[in-house]
Amino acid sequence: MTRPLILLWRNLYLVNTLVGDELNARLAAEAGCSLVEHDLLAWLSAAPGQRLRMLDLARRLRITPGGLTRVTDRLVERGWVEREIPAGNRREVYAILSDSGVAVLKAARSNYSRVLRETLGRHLDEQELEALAAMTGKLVEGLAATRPEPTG
Amino acid sequence: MTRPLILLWRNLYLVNTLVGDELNARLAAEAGCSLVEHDLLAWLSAAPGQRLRMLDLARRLRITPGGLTRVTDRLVERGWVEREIPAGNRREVYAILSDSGVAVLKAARSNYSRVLRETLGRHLDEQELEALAAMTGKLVEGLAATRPEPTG
DNA sequence: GAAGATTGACGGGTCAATCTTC
DNA sequence: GAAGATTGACCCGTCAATCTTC
Repeated sequence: MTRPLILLWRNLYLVNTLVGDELNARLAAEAGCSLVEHDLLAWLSAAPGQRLRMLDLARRLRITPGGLTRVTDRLVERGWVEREIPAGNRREVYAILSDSGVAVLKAARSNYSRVLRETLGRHLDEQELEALAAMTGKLVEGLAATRPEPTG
Repeated sequence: MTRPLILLWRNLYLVNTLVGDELNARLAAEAGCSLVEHDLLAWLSAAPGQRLRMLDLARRLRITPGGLTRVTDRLVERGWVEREIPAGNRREVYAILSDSGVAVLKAARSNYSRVLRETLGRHLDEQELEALAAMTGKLVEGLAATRPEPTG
């Protein structure tokens, strides 16, 4: 019987869309960016030299290279990210976090955290959160191993 | 500190996309439909008379009325769903599962269940699944209460 | 010729405006 | 005039083809 699995999947799906929608809404309203855009800035911020090669960035964001080109176009246009082609290998393109990108990320981050506290944080106690993190972590490991996707 | 919340959110997000992508891929390959399309057929199948008013269906699928019109257009074109305007109230439109829709759903369902067993089912034991379902269920309840969305 | 990024065509949805029926 | 569905304009991403550089 796969009934319990279906119910579990539905719960996971609902949590994801409810929280994701809220993140998108709050980020759009308070920081002027979408969720992927926040994630992109965050990945750059965490990377050495605040820069990442396009293909690596695409894998981290779990979108296609073509998709990343578009997202990056938007962020470049707003001045939050810059492109750079290294002299050594002119096939590659690096995305680099700009100063105003740092500022936007800072504002976005506080809203991002706040939404997580108001959603995931509000309805579960310390222990439950830990257990939930542990099990979903185990699940992610298993799934990543089965369906080998690059370093996330 | 919101660090644990961020990690939890990332896990939830990853599980959702890994499983969702797999569902979409398998359904497209084996049943010729997408995940929302499967869900639409499934909701109709579960409804009394295998029919639902457009607006109610949109809420269950968590998409906008405009979006549903498009999805429905595709399914009507394939002959899996029919539209009907009730004589009593000609403002409303009902989506109705057709015979070939039933057949497609049957094929889609087996693949759907199989993917869930191969992903969620494969990496957690009975107890873990139960605990995970319980906590995500609690979370969904809490979130639904906070952000009042219609009957799902 | 293969690696890497971008582009064009498109799929799939949102949003605001519109049309019909109550 | 409000309820309900649809349409037009558009946003965001995918996919396959293309262009450049190694």
